[in-house]
Amino acid sequence: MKKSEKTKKKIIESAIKLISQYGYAATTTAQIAKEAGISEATLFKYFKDKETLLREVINIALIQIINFVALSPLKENIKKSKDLKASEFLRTIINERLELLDKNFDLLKIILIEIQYNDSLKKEVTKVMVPKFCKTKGLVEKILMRKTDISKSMAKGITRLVIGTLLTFLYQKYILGLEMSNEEVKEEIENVLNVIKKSIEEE
Amino acid sequence: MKKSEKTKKKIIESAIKLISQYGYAATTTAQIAKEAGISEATLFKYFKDKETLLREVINIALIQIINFVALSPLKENIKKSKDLKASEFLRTIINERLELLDKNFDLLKIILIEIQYNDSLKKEVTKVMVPKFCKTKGLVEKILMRKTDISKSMAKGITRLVIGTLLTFLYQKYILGLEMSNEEVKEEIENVLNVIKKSIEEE
Amino acid sequence: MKKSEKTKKKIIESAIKLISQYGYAATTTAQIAKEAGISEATLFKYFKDKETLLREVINIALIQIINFVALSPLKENIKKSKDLKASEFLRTIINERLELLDKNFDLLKIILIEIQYNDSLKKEVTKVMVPKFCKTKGLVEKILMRKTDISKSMAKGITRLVIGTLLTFLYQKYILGLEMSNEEVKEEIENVLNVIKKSIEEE
Amino acid sequence: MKKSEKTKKKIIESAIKLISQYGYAATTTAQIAKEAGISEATLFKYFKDKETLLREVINIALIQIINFVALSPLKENIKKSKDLKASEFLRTIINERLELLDKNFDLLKIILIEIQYNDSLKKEVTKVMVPKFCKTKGLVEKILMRKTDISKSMAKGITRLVIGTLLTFLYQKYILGLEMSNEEVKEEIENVLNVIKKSIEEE
DNA sequence: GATGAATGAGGGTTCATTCAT
DNA sequence: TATGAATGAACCCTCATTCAT
Repeated sequence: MKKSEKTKKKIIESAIKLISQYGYAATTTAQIAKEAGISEATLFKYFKDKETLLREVINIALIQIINFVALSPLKENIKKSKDLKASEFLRTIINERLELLDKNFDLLKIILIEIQYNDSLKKEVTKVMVPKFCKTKGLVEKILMRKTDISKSMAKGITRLVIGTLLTFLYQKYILGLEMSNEEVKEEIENVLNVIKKSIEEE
Repeated sequence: MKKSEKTKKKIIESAIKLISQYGYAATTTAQIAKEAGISEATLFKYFKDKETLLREVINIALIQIINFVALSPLKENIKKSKDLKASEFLRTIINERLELLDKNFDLLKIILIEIQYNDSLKKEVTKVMVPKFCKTKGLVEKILMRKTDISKSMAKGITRLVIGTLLTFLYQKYILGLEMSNEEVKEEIENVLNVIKKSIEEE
Repeated sequence: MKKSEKTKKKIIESAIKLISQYGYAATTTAQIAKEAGISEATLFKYFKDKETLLREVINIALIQIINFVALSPLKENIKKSKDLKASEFLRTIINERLELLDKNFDLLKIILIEIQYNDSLKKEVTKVMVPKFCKTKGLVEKILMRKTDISKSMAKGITRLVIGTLLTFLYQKYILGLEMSNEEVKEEIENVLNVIKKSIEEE
Repeated sequence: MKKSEKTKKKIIESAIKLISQYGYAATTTAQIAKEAGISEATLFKYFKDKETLLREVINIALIQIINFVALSPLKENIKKSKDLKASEFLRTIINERLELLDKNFDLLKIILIEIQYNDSLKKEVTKVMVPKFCKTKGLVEKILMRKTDISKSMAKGITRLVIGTLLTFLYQKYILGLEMSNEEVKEEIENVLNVIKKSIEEE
């Protein structure tokens, strides 16, 4: 990697770290430059203003999240999951999604919070994320229907419940900061899966 | 109401409006004062600094949310719901909760975002909210078990699914800004309830 | 004393206390009002502005200092000192002056410092104090010459040395905050008086 | 000298000028910046806050005063004064000290006034100045005893009188603003020296 | 006569941004 | 290219002062 690319990467990493910690408005360009080990003047050579840096961060976040959180691994799942029961398929999805959220939470946090305060950002983000998200959602629904003989609306309901479950864990851990042991998380997931299993008469 | 009380109320209302719109760090005391129709000097007569104003807002938000969102109306529900089927009870809960979230979203948004950036605030908020929340959750579980003959862990799973569903709607509408028609919301809720109904063999 | 006079007195006392402690510029009208147990609005009913209050304080300080520090007790001394030796006369003067400085230091401090920053004040103060001071000085010189047979210029030298001695103690104690025990002070005074005694061949 | 050093020096000089003229509390950072020909923002790049700037000024003042006022030139005096009579030695000291006070009065004034209002500053200053001062005082006493055959306590008395004399001139000229002609000053010094000469039977 | 309530003007301080080197 | 140096604009906050009650 060229030196200038390295510097740019360093700036973005620093920005991600600090913005996710303090929020965009409360993070200063001085802090970011210091964290990146460069001068403020240099920072502005790479990004014409603070807003541009934010957008770059958001872009990277979007790419990261879309590629890694939403889609790619799902494809793997689908192949691997050919012989799985529906509930096992969902368990795999939930667990993997949780793991991915874990690894990318800084980025996700920045996106979710900063789009609140920046309408053009919000439009951009939703324009990109929502279709990807819906596509993934549709895929899960289709697989569910293939694995069971439930109706479309049931499949939609279950998918929504899975999303809700993921969101709930996200909130508990990252927003409220409530730590749960792996055991507890597992138990809660099983509770949820039990409900779903019952509903699809899997057992 | 005394004049000074009116002024204080006006300041707090303005703060809530602007902070929920722009975030605490990006909201200036000048903006708040202007919105409240007073001078900045007056604002600082009422609140010794910006941080104190935020805490007052958070306090009010906590009281509001705890009293109105979490508990009170639930009690009403329980009385009224004596003869309701489990699924009908859950539908009522979901709808009322959604309505309450709707009415109090500004405050909720401020709490959820600002505790990210202020540890002492986070501790304060979680110390107050989490127990109340768990209590409510436990209540719902108990009622569910009374109305059906499901196990404790099933009840827990269902309750969690309900919470997840609420969170998902919250996210879609307020965080992502995806407007849904009432029809769509109703349909989605029915999908979810159908899954749950199946799981408790209600029909 | 009428209530309004009492209030005025209370304000001035509070002002003296606070201004001598923090300086005029750093003392706020809010502090003074609080210390006096009244509202700021009331303070401005008694003194049209902060500067006016300072001038009143200075006036009072001048009167107090001139009457009590500079002249009055000196007259007592002179009567009482008819039969004292010159050195004993000087010792009495030094001791009494030190005591008076002790009791009035707050006021003196305000005068000495604040005239630095306010030319019209300085003119006023010097116009009043300097003549009084010179008169007292002349008086001491005359008495010295009466009690000994030294020349005018010697008398002037001795008086100046006495003033210098007082100033030195003033500085040590109040400006530099160096506490000395009574013993030490006495010893130092005796050292000084010994020099003077030698010079007038008193022994 | 580097540009940044120049700027820093300019700021400090401006601060000294203005603080000695108006006092610390009444001097604004805007004034200092303007006097230094820079923006306020630049001032705060060099000194993290107003208080820090004051301390730097005080530090410089302490160094200046200790090196140039208290000690260094005294050593020169001592060498040069080997063959001087005691009174001539004292005259030299007084005159040189007066000259040095003259050149450094701004700094001295700031120290003497501002330590009144800042306890930690007072401690710092007295901790540094007092020992140096006492050392110098002791030196003068020793020289006096070498040049004459007076007792220790006489030497102490004379030294104290010299200090008092300096203080008196300091007060008259700088605090009260009473200008004296060189003639008058000389005469007054001679008066004082005459008293001392008599006391040590120099003539 | 006293005060609760309000504020314009200004204070110290920080910020994103620029530019000469 | 990278940065040392600088800054206008804005921020949070305080102050002496006013005025209706």
